[in-house]
Amino acid sequence: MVSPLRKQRDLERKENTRQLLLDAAIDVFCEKGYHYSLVSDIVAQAGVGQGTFYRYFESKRDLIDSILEHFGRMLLSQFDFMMVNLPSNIDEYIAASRRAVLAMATALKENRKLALLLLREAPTVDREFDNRINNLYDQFANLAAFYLEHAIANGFARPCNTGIVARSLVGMGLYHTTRWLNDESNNIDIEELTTELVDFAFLGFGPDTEKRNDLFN
Amino acid sequence: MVSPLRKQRDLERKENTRQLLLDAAIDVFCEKGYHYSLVSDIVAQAGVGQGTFYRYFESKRDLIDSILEHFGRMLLSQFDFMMVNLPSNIDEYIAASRRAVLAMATALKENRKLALLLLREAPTVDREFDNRINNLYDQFANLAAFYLEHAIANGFARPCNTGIVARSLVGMGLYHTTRWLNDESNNIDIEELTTELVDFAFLGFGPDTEKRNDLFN
Amino acid sequence: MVSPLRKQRDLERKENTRQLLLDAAIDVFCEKGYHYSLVSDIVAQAGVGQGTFYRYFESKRDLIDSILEHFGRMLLSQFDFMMVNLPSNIDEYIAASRRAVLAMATALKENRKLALLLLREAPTVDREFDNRINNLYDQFANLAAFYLEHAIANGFARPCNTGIVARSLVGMGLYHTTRWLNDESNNIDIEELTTELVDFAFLGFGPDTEKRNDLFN
Amino acid sequence: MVSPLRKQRDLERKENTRQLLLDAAIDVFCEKGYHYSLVSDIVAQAGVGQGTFYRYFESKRDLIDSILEHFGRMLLSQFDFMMVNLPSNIDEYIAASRRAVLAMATALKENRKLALLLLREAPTVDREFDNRINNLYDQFANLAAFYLEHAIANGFARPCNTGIVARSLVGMGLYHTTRWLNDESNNIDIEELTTELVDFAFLGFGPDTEKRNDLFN
DNA sequence: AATGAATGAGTGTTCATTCAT
DNA sequence: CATGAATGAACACTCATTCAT
Repeated sequence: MVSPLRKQRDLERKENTRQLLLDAAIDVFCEKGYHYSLVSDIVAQAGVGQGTFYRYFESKRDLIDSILEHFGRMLLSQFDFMMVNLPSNIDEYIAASRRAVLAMATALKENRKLALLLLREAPTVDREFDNRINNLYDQFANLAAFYLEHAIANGFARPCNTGIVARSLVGMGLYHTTRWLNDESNNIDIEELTTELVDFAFLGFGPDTEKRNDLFN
Repeated sequence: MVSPLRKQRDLERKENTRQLLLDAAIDVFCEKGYHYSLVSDIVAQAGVGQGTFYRYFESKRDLIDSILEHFGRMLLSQFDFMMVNLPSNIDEYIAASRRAVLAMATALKENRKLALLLLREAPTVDREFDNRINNLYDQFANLAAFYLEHAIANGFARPCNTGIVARSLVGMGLYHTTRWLNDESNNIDIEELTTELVDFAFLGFGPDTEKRNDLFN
Repeated sequence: MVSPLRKQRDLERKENTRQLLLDAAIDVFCEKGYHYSLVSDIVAQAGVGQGTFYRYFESKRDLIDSILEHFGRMLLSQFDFMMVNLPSNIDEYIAASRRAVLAMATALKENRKLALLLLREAPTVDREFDNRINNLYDQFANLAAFYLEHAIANGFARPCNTGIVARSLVGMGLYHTTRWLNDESNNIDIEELTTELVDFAFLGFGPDTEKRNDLFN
Repeated sequence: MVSPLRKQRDLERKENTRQLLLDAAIDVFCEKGYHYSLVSDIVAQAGVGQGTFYRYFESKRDLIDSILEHFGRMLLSQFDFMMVNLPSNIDEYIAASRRAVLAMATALKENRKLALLLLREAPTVDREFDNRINNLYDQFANLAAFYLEHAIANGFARPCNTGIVARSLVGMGLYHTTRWLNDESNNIDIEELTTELVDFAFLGFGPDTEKRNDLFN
């Protein structure tokens, strides 16, 4: 008979080794790229035996699957708060947008390697994986579109094709994220970036209101 | 020693074989992804022997290099016209923007597989390659930023951090391009997409002028 | 983590596999020649998988390196005894010479394939390898030269260019060794060969003492 | 109809191209070793097309065959003179020996690359080739043995196993030749070497006559 | 006769995965 | 449960040889 205490210990150790492998994999994948990373690299980095790997993951493919699945869910949850209280005027909308961008930025910065991995490698793992990641991006876009529709319905956003605009926001976000996370010199000021992006999203780069009035009248 | 006629024929044959391999490679890379594509797949698709491949390319890596180098230059050249006549008012600016988007769209549609290849695989080929592709995107962004600065200086664009805004445009463009080229069902109307994107870029999604006046006054 | 017993067993198994491969390689190299031997031949002969080979040796080149390095050291050690007691008269010198030749012969006969491999293939493996083998021969020559100088100094050898004479001995040795080891019919009597070689080395083939006296007086 | 003149020209050109290839092959084989030399290396060095090679030689193997066959015959002919006048006393024997060594040295120096090729690569080309080269060496040995037997019969050489002694001479010769031809710095003085070798062959390194008398009496 | 583009069988080497201990 | 030795299917790449021109 195995004591419950022993069982508990085993479970903890097991979970620990699994986490060891996950962390090692993220490091290695990010360093060398998914396709160039060897299982032997990962187990070496984790400090476990080669065979151990296969006690926790079915294959290399299964591993990156686990990694990204979990990460995707975490990222999406960053936006949960946005669904609780919808903004009732443009100022609240702007504030919520800023908050969303900064929350996302924080979550990404804390998982820099993981995020870069997702951004870079996801489309090349395989077709199914590419679909999954695109679904994730679509969920972001749907969230943005929903928000935008709410704003339009309440008169504090311009009527527009919300699907296209929402996906534009996703595209902007993805590209800036990639640049920001890749920026080793830490030259990019996230506050300034956020302000500029929100301004751009709300105002475009066309002439400002006064000028616009002049131009359009 | 050898007749000029023979030389000429050989040269033509060689160019032909090379093109055969390039076309085959684009097909195969796009179909299976760079990392899963075998040299044997490519030569089978091209209908030439395995050894022939190595008469034209040093390695698989050298091949994708040749492909993307050439394609990148071609894409960039789509914007050449924009530097000839800078717009002198906002309407010309909008027209030039539309024209640029549509020109790019045409070039991309004609090279759909190639473009998808670039978008998807470039960051995972290797570090150097990733840098090269980012340089290409930077050139696009620089072009957009230059245009934007010109517009601001002439009063038909809002003063803003042109670097950030230009990169936002690149991000939007990349993401929509990816979606559009991946869209097998041809549901996406490029005219409508262009209109919406240009509108969004110039106006943002904030309330339109009239509303804005109401809101801000 | 792992029991010392397991470690011990693994180590033994590893050493065993390595030896399996070394023996197989010597057989195959000697049979087909280094350049015509395939790694697949070697692993087939050893009865292990193709991949196993590369757990023990970096490449075919690395393998022959290991083989010859080890063998060269062993051969050289056959002469260790000669440095312990230098001969104090010509009879001791002759006796030591005989003993050296016979010791070498025994060592070579026991490693017949290995020796043939070394003699035949060493110069064609590559430049570096050729140098290494020549160094080995030089060490033999140096040993002989040292011995000869000792004998000259003590008056029981004729003053001569010891370098040249020593290298002559090496050349004789190499050639007779090659012939002897290649001689499948076992026609060569090593005792007789030794006697003749030692006689020749000490006396040359010129007329014997009596005759010589007649001739020279 | 083809004019005789044209025929003559073609023949000359053909012979010329063949020689071009032979010279190129010797260079390349000597530089890189037979097994590492590519047909493409040889034709590049010869300045002819890849296909041309196969108009003159059946294969790479056939080429080295042609090269060494011809060279072996040439070398052997260096000793023709020795069979014309057999020496009638020891001085003539010594003189003939010196002359033979120097004649051989000259022939070898003039064909340095070829000789090194033969010495190094011959045993590894294939079994048949190894036999051929050993036959050549045997012919040298037979010549020496014949000479030696003549000398013994006439009392100006010590009775001995002429086969073994003759092969010793061959071994000495091969080894010194290899060293001498490999010696890039030209440090080896062929005159001195010859003198020492002949002395050693006739006298051995044992104590000289006077000493020997003392020792043996 | 000369060429060099084309070939594909053949080789060394890799690495995800298995399994005996 | 943990290990790491063993595996062999796969793959990139080579190069002697062929053959259409």
